[in-house]
Amino acid sequence: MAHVSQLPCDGDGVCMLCKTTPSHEDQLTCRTCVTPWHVSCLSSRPESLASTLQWECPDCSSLSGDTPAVKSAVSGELIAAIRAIEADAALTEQQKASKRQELMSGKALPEEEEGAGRKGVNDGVLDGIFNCSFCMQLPERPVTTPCGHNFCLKCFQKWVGQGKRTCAKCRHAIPSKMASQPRINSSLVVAIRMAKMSKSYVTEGPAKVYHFVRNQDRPDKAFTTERAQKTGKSNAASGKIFVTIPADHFGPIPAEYDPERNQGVLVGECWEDRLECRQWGAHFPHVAGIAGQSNHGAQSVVLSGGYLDDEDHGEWFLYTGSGGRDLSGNKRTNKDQSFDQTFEKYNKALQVSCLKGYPVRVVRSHKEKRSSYAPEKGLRYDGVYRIEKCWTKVGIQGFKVCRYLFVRCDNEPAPWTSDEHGDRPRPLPPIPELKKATSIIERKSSPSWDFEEKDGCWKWKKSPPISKKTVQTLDSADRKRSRKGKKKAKNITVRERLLREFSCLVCGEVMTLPMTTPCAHNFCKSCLEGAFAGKSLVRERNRGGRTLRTQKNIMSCPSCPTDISDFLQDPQVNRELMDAIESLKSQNEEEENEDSAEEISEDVDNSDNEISTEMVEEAGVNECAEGSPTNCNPERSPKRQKVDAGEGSPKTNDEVVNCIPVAQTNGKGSPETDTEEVNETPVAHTNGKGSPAPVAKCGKQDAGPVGVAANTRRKKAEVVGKDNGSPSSPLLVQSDFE
DNA sequence: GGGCCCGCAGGG
DNA sequence: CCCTGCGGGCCC
Repeated sequence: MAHVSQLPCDGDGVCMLCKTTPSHEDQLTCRTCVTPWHVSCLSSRPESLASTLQWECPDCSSLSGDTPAVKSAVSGELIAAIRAIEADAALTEQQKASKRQELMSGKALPEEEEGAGRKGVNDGVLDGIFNCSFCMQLPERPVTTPCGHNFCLKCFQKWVGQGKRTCAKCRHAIPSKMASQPRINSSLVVAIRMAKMSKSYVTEGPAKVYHFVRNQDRPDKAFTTERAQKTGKSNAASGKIFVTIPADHFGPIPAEYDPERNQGVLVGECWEDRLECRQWGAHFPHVAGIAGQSNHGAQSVVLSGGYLDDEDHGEWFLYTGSGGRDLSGNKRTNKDQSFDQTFEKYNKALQVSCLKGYPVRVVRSHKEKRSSYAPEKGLRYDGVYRIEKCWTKVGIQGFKVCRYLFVRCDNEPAPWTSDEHGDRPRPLPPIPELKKATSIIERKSSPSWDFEEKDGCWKWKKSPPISKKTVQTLDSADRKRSRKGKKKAKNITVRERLLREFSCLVCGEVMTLPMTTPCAHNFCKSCLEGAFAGKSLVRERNRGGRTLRTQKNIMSCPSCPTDISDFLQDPQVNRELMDAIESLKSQNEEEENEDSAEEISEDVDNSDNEISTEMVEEAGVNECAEGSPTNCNPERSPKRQKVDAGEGSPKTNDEVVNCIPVAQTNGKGSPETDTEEVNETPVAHTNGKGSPAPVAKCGKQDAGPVGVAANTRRKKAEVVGKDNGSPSSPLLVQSDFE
């Protein structure tokens, strides 16, 4: 869906999104299809001159598989066809809209002549061509056979449940894999939903322009450090976090936390792997399935099929806690459970979210093979769920497991439904295993995240928990690097948070005596009063010696048309908001004190481009050229059962890491400036095995001047590319034959 | 497809 | 500082 807001310029050079004609400088031409695009309307831009010349547009890059982090479920062909319509100067806007709709309904193929299928646009959505062959309705949770026929998931399951193994429509064989593990066809879901929408999706306004601020040192993509013994992403460090939420942010990630694209993380967004998923903030840990803190709550989970007891029903699922497994022997996971799980650590965190009624972000992975709702590949954000109950039971493997009932409560429709609206509160499903459950816990108080009947949407009824973390602009190694940096990051964080979340919609300042209107807009008490100063709700007039009391006009909220006259009769300060603000403010003050204390004890010499030796020694981190990523984390070797690589150079804490992304052999993705600074020969990525890359030196240092602690060894980091370490031919595409 | 094993990242 | 962890790449 990310591509919905991505359109190029038409034949006249007019941007199809913002309808302006960009200047030559503000245009980019795709190296593959040679189509011009309006740079300001792109959600993701190339970063350097070199990458500009090699730039591939969103359509082409999604087709070739070399893509930005977010992928669209909409096929490239469809987009191309829409573009062709948009570019057709012979058509009026109305005709274009009509054509787009035909296209979406599958009636007019791109190469068909104008006029084909023009009738019947409004005869019904999609005119039956996608209908389930059983119930003859638009498929509910559609699954598609290899022969191209669509069915409702339920209808399909019923059919194969009767032992049928051929397509009900054409009698072609149904592969056994599909019979046992049908997967929802998410492209079809999107197509149906878009076609059902009355408004054409192309008219959805331009993507907002974002700023070019790069507040992070990390490269855009995951990168391997020299320490990493394995190629590709298996031992990679994460690329930069694109969203500005703190790691303990609860609930959906709205546009204001997405300076990159200004759209937030949308339901249905997909990522290649856990590292990419992390970069968009949907789920931060890159191995663990649960993100959370035992005394704070859990923010997100991943369904990856790691636990046998998991049970997925789409809108609700049963999740299994973590632990109970023997991870000795340097393992990160283990399929076998060997002791009981308890409500500690992450399991406790989930319990907190259950009791508080926090929204928990849910990501599904293709690795969950037993779920029809899992994506075909990679990971997909499916929106927020609430944990309605938790308990323990004896799991399939004979040991106790913690269990959680997740029920969806998102304002956006799930990726498998063609509904145009999000969830409505639904009754809890029957859970047979509850009969044998122990330690059943359910929420007693009202949930923090709940459905507001009046507005027909889910929202925070109680203020969300206050973040205990800073925004992910700097990771732990970065913070070590510079106390100055730390100070900046913290200050920005708390103050920004205050302003972002608790500012008055009238004065724009952090609210004093916050009030929340029934339409959920927040104002200072004084601002709200000020907005209605002189307009009393009940007006008294003196006329002819008699007092006339007349009802004033509707008093609408300063931010929306909602009538808040009733609320104004007895406006109350929002206590919870006030507490939240106070708490954040005190946090802010603490930090400011801390920082000023540090400042006093610090020497004043730290200019941004000079690295004090002291700092380098203390932190054990080297800083290199400006702009180069510097936060590879040296850290210690893990104790687990480290088999050291030996050699004369044991990897120790003293080692200094210098993360320069090295250009890929395929020439994609690396900023030109970085590659230029590396004097060493680029490391071949294709030889994944055997020969470790030579220790590269910091380019700047080789060149001379920048001060770096003398006796430190350096490491290099490489941006992880797709074909890393794969000696096999890239020409084979398997999926087409499966 | 299963087993092995690594650095990274976060919790406490 | 140590422990944990529903990854990921490669070997077999």
